[in-house]
Amino acid sequence: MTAEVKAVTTPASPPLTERQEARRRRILHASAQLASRGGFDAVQMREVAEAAGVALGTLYRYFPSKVHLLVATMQDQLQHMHTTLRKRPPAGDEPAARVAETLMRAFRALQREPQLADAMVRALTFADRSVSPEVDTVSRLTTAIILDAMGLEHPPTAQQLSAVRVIEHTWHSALITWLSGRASIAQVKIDIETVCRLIDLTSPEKS
Amino acid sequence: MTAEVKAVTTPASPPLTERQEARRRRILHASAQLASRGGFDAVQMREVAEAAGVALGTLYRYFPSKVHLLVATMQDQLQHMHTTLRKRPPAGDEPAARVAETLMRAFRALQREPQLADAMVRALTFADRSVSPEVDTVSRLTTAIILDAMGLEHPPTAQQLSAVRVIEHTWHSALITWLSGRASIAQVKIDIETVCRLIDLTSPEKS
DNA sequence: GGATAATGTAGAACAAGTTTCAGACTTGAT
DNA sequence: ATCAAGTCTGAAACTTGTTCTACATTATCC
Repeated sequence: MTAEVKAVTTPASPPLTERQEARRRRILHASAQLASRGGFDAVQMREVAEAAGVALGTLYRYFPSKVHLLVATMQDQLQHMHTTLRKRPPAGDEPAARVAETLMRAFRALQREPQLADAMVRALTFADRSVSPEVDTVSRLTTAIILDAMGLEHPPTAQQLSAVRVIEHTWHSALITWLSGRASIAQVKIDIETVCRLIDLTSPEKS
Repeated sequence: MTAEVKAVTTPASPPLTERQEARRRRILHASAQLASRGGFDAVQMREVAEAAGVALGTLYRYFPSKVHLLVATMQDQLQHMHTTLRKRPPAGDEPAARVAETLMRAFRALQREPQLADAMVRALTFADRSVSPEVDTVSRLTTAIILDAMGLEHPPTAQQLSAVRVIEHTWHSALITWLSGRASIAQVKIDIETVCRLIDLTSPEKS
């Protein structure tokens, strides 16, 4: 139906045992739980460890910093969102409209858990070089969601990829302004719709 | 020659005495100095206080948090940049080209002090609600720089302001990807040029 | 099944942002 | 000049992310 998108998952360096997988899952769950309550600040490493039933040292073995943990949490949530979004593809006629619709859907999902969104997005933009690989994974995941929404017949052109990059930039930055109370939901909507026009601009001619 | 832009400065709630103004200045200078050395992490409140010859408590009276301090540092630097940029206005024919040129000039300035850029930009995006007014000031300054570069004859339309917002989003987010080593300088250039096309898209028709 | 390396635990210790407090210094009004 | 209010200092205390250590548990390999 549409262009294929390769699975975007972690490279999974050393295979984890079952108990380890379970620990990892408990940690991510605790992280998301605490984040939903009070945002970035409420995710305190000691509390995450306790809630996950794991020693502090172990938590740090799995996730070498709070930012790593929250970025991994975001990966997790994004993966969910990607599959959810795929179930009901956007309805618009134009690629730009479909992308805007998809992002607004994602935005509404974030609005339901604004504190969680806060924790994840703040971690993402605060991440330094040591978290680059993980942040990159999140970025690829986001790109995949947008490309999916475009529903291209052919592989995207370089121009289209540039447009997608800019859309991602806008998406992240607009989220931040919303989370920090400097932009309304309506304003974010406008920004997303504005940037999505770039897609039309880079579409192969059509008439 | 071009549309007027109102001065964008801090509201300056209570007027400071001379000694206080001097203290504030020493603090900002120390902050920028330390940031230039080692980025965000190198700006340690105790060190800033010592370098500025001020007690820790005083530092916190002037700037209620590290993020406040760094955002104020950014205000300061942006103000410099704004006046510098105004001296040699961009040469392009189209507004889009002029904005892109201006932003690339700013980008090159940041490249000369990448650590300082790191500290300021990380603080900016990490800022929570308590810093909103200060972040807003930075945002207005950035908007002013971009509108200046557009060199409009008339006050900007709503569409143009939307485009400027998106450009700002892209600018900030692209900077972050560059600072965290996930995007090359060339890539940032492309992103800026890509988003600047939105300006042409929103120009009143011209032929 | 036992040696051994890797992983996990509990808890102390450390680092840097932030708060607090008692006392000294400025400032502004009278 | 003096008093009151506000400001600054120095130092300690507190919080939370991060690291370290000594020991227990688990996994792996022969």
